[in-house]
Amino acid sequence: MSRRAQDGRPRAGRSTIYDVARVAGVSVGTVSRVLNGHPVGADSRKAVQRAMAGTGYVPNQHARQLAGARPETVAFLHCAPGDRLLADPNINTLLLDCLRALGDQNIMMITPVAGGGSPDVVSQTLAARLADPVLVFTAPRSSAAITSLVDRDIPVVSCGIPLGHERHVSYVSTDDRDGAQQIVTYLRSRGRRRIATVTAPMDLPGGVQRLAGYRDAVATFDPALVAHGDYTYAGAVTATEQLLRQAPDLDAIFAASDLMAAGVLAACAKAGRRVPDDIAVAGYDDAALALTTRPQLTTVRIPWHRYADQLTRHLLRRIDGDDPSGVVMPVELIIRGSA
Amino acid sequence: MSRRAQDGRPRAGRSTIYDVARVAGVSVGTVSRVLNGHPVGADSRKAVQRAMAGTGYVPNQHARQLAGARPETVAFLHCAPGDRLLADPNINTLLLDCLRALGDQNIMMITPVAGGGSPDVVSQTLAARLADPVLVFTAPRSSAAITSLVDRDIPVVSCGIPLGHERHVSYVSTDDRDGAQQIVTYLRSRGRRRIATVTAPMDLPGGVQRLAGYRDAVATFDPALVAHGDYTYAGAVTATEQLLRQAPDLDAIFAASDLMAAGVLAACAKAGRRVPDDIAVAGYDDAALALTTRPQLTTVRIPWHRYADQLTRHLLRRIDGDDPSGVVMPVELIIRGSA
DNA sequence: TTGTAGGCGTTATCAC
DNA sequence: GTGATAACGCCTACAA
Repeated sequence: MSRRAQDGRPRAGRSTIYDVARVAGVSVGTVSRVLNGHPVGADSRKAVQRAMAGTGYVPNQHARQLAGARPETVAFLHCAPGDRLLADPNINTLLLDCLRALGDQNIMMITPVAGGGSPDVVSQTLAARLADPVLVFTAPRSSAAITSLVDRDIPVVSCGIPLGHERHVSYVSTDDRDGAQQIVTYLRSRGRRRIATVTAPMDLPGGVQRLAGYRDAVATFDPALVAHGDYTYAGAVTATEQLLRQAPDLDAIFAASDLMAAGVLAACAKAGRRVPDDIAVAGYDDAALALTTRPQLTTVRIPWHRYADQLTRHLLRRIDGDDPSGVVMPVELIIRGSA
Repeated sequence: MSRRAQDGRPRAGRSTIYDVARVAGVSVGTVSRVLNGHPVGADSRKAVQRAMAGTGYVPNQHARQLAGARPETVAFLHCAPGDRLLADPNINTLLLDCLRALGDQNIMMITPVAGGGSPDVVSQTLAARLADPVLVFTAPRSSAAITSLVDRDIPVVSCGIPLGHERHVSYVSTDDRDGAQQIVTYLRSRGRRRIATVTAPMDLPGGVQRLAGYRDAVATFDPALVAHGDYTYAGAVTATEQLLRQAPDLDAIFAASDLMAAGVLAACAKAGRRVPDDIAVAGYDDAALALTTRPQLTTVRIPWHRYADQLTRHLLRRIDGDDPSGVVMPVELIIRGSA
């Protein structure tokens, strides 16, 4: 009932492959072939193309998908509350790179527009509707969202290691542990002895792994030198104040992100500590703002372009039915003025 | 080829309605009925539900859609560059209201994630993939995006009158012309005689209609009293400066949006003109910031909740195959300190 | 190279 | 109420 017949006048659109075949004087098979770039006689091809233009033919995606065609859309799921992450120019670059690469394959990206519901609700809904692969950002440990996708056999590719789902979802990541270790080791090589850290949220991979690298590198682990951040500037300020209170003698702070490092810088300034003289400060990501702080941030560079490349590669693989796989890329120490 | 068979172990998911029917010991018809809430015997229903849970059945959207089921997703297309609009709390409310209402109907909203491509490219792509209705925001005059959707027989519902497409797309709007007329008439009633205006972009409905209302209400039309804004704060500041230069004797400024009115306020302050004593200032929208400016803005209130209600109503109608239709809602003058 | 026919997973229309 | 069975629009062997 829901599809009301159109009144009299001949409407455009809504023509099928059969219509095209008829006006082109060929079989549907041939039409399908030109549609998919399969070998077809030059004349038939031209006839079909003319017919398609004439009838205003637009392929029905649902039918294609049903018939087993390659998915043409990947869903993007951003688990972080708000769109904090998307404000980061680096992540933006990452996303744009992916978009471009996928576009070349004629694949588009969509995202659920989140309403009042929790991200999990959204993803459940998502899972129920699209059988396409899902690209996930900022997936927290054992995310219910991912579980529901995996349970439904929907291929998931995660940006960063999906804690608790390593076996079932593809991922591309960087060697956070090594990066943190490198930077803390560097701080030690510069004579710093009381090195503190402002962590990322501990339910995110950046939280656990960068802290692990920190522990690897420090001589002895002092809980008073650890404060938990939440990837925000304000959170880092608070964390730093706490650190300064707990361990007034600290001589270095490693923040698990550049944005947080900026917060650390601000807090140090407010506390009257000079950077890097009194306190060395290091960040992570080599985000754009690493260059705009005073002093500029010593940090760990993530290879964003390669990252995007790997992401699309994995996405495409999952589309082609491959099993989940992960890759961890090496990372590079960038030394600037802050440490 | 693209669907590689899964290895040995029994996988969950991907079970069909046939599987469910088999384990439930009923026909697919019955399964479909419980799926869609059609009348079914209590015992069969229970058996089916048990079977669905057991097999981890998830309906295939593509198949449903192909078979003519009601679409379960509407696409959201925001034509404005950047996400300027979404920063507006009112618009956000609008969107959330829609989301909630659609959610009640079990309909989700998705949006293409825009890459480097122009909005038109995005919408073309969109048009080629989804046959679902599209909700459009900020559609400029004769938008190519809308044309391509309409040409493909994809139902479009516009937020605001879609200039150049009035006959082919549904829309809900408010009586901008009347609102502008009301507010300018009010300004005149307060003794203002040289009333200027900062318009919205002239390719958007708010641009042409609010200016039309202004012209309706002023005694004589003086081009020197008109400056074009672009819905931004900064643009309004510039426009106001221009106005002040062109017509130093003006005694009132009607801005086509509250955000722009805030810019007008700032420019007036900078120019040393007192509001409302020297210059009366009026806005439009009754946005949240209308209450935070000094003085608070006299403005035109748009009934956001009713707006959202109408929007979903029209969306639902189009889903049910109804022809395009539009509605224009009345608007209310809100008098505060600025004029 | 091209046509034919079967199948993809649901919904809806029939009879029963 | 329930079970067959045609669509729905496309893809892809298979045959010619």
